[in-house]
Amino acid sequence: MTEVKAPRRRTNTRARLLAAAVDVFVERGARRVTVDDLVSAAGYTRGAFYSNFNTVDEVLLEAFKEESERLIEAVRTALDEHDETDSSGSLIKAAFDAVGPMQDRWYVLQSEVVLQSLRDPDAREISSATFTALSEQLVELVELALDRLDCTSTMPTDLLAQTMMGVFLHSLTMRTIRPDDPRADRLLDDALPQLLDSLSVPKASA
Amino acid sequence: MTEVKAPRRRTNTRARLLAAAVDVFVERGARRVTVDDLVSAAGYTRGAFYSNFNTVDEVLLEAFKEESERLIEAVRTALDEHDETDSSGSLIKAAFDAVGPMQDRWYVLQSEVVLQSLRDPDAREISSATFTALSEQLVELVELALDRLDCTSTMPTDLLAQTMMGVFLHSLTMRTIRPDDPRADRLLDDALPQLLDSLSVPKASA
DNA sequence: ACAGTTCAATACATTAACGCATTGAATACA
DNA sequence: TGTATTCAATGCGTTAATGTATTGAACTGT
Repeated sequence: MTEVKAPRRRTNTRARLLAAAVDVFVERGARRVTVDDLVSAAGYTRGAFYSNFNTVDEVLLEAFKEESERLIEAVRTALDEHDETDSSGSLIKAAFDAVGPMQDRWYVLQSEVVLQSLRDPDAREISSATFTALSEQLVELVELALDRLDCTSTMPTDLLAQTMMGVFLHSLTMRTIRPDDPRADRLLDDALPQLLDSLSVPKASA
Repeated sequence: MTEVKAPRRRTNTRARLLAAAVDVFVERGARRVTVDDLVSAAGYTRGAFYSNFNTVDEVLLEAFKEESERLIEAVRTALDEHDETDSSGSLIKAAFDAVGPMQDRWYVLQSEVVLQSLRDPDAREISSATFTALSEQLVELVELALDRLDCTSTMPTDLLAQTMMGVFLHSLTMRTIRPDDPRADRLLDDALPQLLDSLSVPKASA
């Protein structure tokens, strides 16, 4: 059987198309992205596209999924490599710094996908899964920080994670519409750690 | 001078077009909304559109602006008519209930406009102004609630308002991608009031 | 080397959406 | 009532984007 070993050129093409797609979606805003935009950004022609994908939306979802996995992985790595001497505040800061420049790109894709989720069940599933995974990371982050403070949360941790997620996302929103407003950063640097402190109480150990 | 008195049919047409536009944008997702979609939803033809607007984006911005004003006005009204006997928690709940069914429609438009803000300065200005206005309402809401609890915030109130805004928006996001997940509501009903309580301390009155 | 297969390039037909230029009806004003 | 004006309806040409069918080149295994 001349068979499913490994597609020879397809893999690279898909990857290159997807990599370029992220940039295109971010730059042009997923609205108004055409097949031509995608392939010419990646150095291909329309043929390459249609032998790898069916629709532009499909590419958006795939690109977002991969970008999300990268993001989640980055957070996870930051968690695993955390410095024991960090305070809870700087731990959080370190986690967000690790995400660093991915934030904005991811945010744009995320926004687009959420909008698609209104009508497309596939999109809903992907965005839902991504949020779940990110929230789980946040829960770990929070629990790690609380543990270090010898505290417990006064709120179910999943709810706390969602709360922090909301603040995080809103910070990204503010950065989008007002790149110079310092409150976007203050939200991450000040509000988020304080929030964590305030929603926890000293652990009643034994 | 037969002059600029009052355009005779234009005003109504514009209004009808805008009103219908909100629905169209929400239903179809502002992506993929065409001129034909807009006019046929309002019961007009292409001609009506081009004698009132130039581009679809223009309509989106205008529609969002008006919807935002309605939303802000609703929150303001809820604040003014607050029942004195309400606790801080139910005050917040009442405020959000007043916004009620507008939430979801507004959220969709808002998301689209934020995305446009990445490239279009006009859009940025509108979304920025809307967020500012909403935050101001939130500040008032928060201060009202704190006052009633005889507390002061442990965080600058503008930052607190942004924080709550983030949680609010994230709740809407969750409702979008997971309409059945109860956490969306718990975020509003539980997390938000508790957040407010935790970020405040008894007022050291005299 | 050869035969078979995979996949991107190309060309083409089709559709969709745009925007303008013209037209005619309704309105304001005198 | 008559005249001028405003604005939506209509029709048309143009552009842009789609999706498919065909072609040819690069790779695989024997």
